[in-house]
Amino acid sequence: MQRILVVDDEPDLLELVRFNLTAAGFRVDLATSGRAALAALRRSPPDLLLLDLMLPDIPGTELCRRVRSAPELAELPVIMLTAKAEEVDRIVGLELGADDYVTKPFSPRELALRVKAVLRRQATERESNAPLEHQELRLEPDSYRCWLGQQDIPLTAKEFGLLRALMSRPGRVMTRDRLLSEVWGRDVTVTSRTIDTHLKRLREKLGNAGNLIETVRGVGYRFAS
Amino acid sequence: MQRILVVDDEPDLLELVRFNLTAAGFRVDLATSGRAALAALRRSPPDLLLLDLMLPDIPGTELCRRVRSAPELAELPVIMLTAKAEEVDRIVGLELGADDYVTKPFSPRELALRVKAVLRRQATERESNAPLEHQELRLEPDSYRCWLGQQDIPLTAKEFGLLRALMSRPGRVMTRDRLLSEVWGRDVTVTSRTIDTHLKRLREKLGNAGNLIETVRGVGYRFAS
DNA sequence: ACACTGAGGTCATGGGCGTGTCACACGGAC
DNA sequence: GTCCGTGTGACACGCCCATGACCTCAGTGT
Repeated sequence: MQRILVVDDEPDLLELVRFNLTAAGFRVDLATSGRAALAALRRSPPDLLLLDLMLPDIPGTELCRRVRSAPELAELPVIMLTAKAEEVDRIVGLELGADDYVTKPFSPRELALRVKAVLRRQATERESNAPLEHQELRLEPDSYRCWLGQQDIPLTAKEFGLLRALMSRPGRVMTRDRLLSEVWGRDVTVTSRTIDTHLKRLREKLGNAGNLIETVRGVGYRFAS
Repeated sequence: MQRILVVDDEPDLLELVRFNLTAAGFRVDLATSGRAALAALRRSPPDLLLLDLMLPDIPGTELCRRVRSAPELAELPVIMLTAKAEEVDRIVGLELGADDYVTKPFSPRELALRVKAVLRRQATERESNAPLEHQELRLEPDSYRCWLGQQDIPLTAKEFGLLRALMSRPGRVMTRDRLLSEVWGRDVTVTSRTIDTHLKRLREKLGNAGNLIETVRGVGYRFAS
């Protein structure tokens, strides 16, 4: 079960949030001050931080910044609670680094939706950076490296993009259009030959493992599942 | 490129939104009234609808309801623009069926983030190409694979399309015309023999399971229910 | 019961289309 | 300049597809 730490100084609101997020299937921890929140974060980092902008001791903005600058918490999703819609720009933007915000008063349903949305988004992002492996073949999106057993396979940007697109959905057929929009970006027009050629080079470099990329005639390509 | 229809009666705001969403990689169409919006929606449905709550003729809420109740537009994602944070509950809830909302004033960056988030969410939902099964026969639209028990049956694109069309409506007769437009695409003219021949090969490959495809003389074909 | 009719099954065949492959041009990085 | 990554046109090849001819068979009328 995913854990959420809620930080606010209003007990009523805390209970409301706890009740609803619990009903939505989360485990909810509470903190009524910035100090308490920091302590809780150090003790056991939650999966998401729900943070009021106004706290008795430390400003929520400051707390958010600290979380972002702490290496072990930098990835922690943060949703800000605020009474003022005007502050939204600063909150969501890069300045503070919050992932989303909710303005008071908010509906419990909306809050739960936001929480789930942020968690879902983070899950997909995390997924997209995870190393992709299949048998001897290993692709590291972080370092842009490809390994075949112990051997380092140098790939070009397009080759890497193609392989990542294919390996990220093993067994699933990727149409040429899909590959184009995913690797080349939308509204880019290149010939169908282009994909073929890059795939040829990719298969070449992969040697035997090149067979893992199957051609589905008339449809697209598929990475062996 | 994904298209967004923006409906608002303030020209300045429209231009601001257009500029920023265009910069974010979307194609943006504009409408300044509910009537104009409805006409545009009928003419060429966009990928997302950005809708002000306050319009000169039809209330945004009403427009949103109409979109939801129209079968061909029911899946269209809608984001509402509103000046009043208080109305948020009704908007996001089931009552109206909007997918998200943005309160004015909003930052362009935030708007773009919301738009992308909603589109991403919809994309993942649409991807649910559930496998089609009947007894030993299993068809996987994602991977373009067909299984008969443990055995992998290689199908060509047309054969696969035919089988999917038939299996997706078990028990229902599919006319030749229907199969043509579904598998071959509209405005394609091929002989009636063509379908017969493909079906023959399909039945051949399926062996005993080929009997699951029944001929309904004078009408079309039907997959056993 | 019989023949007729027309829809669908079967088959062989030609060609078109999708893909693999290669060579080369282009352009940016160094 | 050279090298590398990239995109493209040309060409080959083979599968798949569409087609017409012929066959089979079910439905129908007499």
